Amino acid sequence: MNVYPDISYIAKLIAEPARAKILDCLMNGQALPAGELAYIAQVSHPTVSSHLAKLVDGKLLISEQHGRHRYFRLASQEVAEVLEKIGTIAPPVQIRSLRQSVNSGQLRYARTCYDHLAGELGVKITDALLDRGIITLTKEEYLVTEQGKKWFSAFGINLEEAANTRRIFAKPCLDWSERRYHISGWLGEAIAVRFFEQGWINKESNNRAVHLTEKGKRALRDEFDIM
Amino acid sequence: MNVYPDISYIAKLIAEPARAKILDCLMNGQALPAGELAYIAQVSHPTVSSHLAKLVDGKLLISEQHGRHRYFRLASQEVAEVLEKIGTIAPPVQIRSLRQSVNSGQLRYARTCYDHLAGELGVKITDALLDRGIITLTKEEYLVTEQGKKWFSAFGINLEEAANTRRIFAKPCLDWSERRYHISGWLGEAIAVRFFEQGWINKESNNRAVHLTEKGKRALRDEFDIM
DNA sequence: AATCCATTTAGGGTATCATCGAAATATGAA
DNA sequence: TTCATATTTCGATGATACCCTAAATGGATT
Repeated sequence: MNVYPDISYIAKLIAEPARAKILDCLMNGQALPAGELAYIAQVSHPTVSSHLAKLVDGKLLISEQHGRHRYFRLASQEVAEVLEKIGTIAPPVQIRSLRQSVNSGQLRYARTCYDHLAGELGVKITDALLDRGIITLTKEEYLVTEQGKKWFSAFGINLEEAANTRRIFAKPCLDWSERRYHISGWLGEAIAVRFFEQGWINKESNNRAVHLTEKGKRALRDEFDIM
Repeated sequence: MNVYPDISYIAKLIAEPARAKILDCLMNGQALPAGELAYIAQVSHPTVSSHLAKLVDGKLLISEQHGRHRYFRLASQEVAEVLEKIGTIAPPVQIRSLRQSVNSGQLRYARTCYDHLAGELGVKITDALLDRGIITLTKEEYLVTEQGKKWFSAFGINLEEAANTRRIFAKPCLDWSERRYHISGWLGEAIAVRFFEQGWINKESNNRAVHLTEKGKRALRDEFDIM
């Protein structure tokens, strides 16, 4: 493995606006068929097909055939992290409509990053868990404390299931809007799933924004002291 | 600030091979004049001038006029971090010569990332400092322990000078080869400077590789238990 | 003022690649 | 088998932007 990485190859894949739109809308970890991605990226089917082939070839996306549909998703959490990281130095995109402006505010407050929560909400939850000694940060990973194990059990997350996956348990992930770390990995996903299950948050399709429900607001205040 | 980042704009700047070469050779934090960058990127002066203008416009580089020379450097540590992060998912570049292969091995072992040490050496130093309780990792930053203050003083780093800068003290930075965190920020730079001063490491120009000297090998073994 | 050197501007050639319509393939449904 | 739907391949077109040479600018030196 005595080689160094070809950064411009990856950058070129992300540089094309239609491909960037595709990657962006898959950042929440969902899988979408080619036709839908063509609609989202505002290009024809042949064009999107060519873009998707390049993204798969470059290992940014993976695809699954389901019947006559072919579903595309991000190849890994790492890809999502790279896109978020580039966002930390990217200039703001031109805002053309009120809808875009509202959406951007929502994105900053809460969004999915691959399969876990990012934005202000993601960071606040992470901080709350750290402050209460439920998790701690070591070299590369968040660990659950003894006290934390009880807490997660009460919260409805069975930590033993993590052993059945090869996935990283819980590591810090940086996002562009807060420039702070939040929990990703198996635990990050488990927390997000639990939030959805309890009806504290819900999400729109074709959009990374996550909405906090009234029930969610109360729960955050009562259980996490997050206002 | 209700806006989201235009990722493809930044990606496009990095995507062009000549620009990628320019960015890469400035990753060690040095400033180089346009003429030298033209030579490194293997393009004519007018071409490099156009590339540099785009990079400055996109806030990836900043320039300083010195006489009739104009020196270019990375705009910030954050830019270097983004480039490193992209490297974590980029495919290996085609290796054409033995020299490239040797260089790539050296890069993996030790290199500068903006102004601090990265690669295996950077990670090992960070691990050693953590293991000995000289530093600890909190939410977003490394902190020096009480015991650590004495250690750094003996090592020749005056931590009080950090207060005079607006720079972040010490935060984790990820590199592509190890996929592990190492120390960046003010402390990361101070450590690297001290290593150079003591003749433990030295560097080549036009290249991010850092060489460990015989003296350095001994020092690492004796002072850090790093073999 | 005259000259030298580093860099930038101007202009034109060229290659790459995103784009789309039309046709082909592939899968599922009737 | 036939039809409908999803996606890809093919071929042609056009725009973008990278590249260079030649000329211009601007600072330093004599």
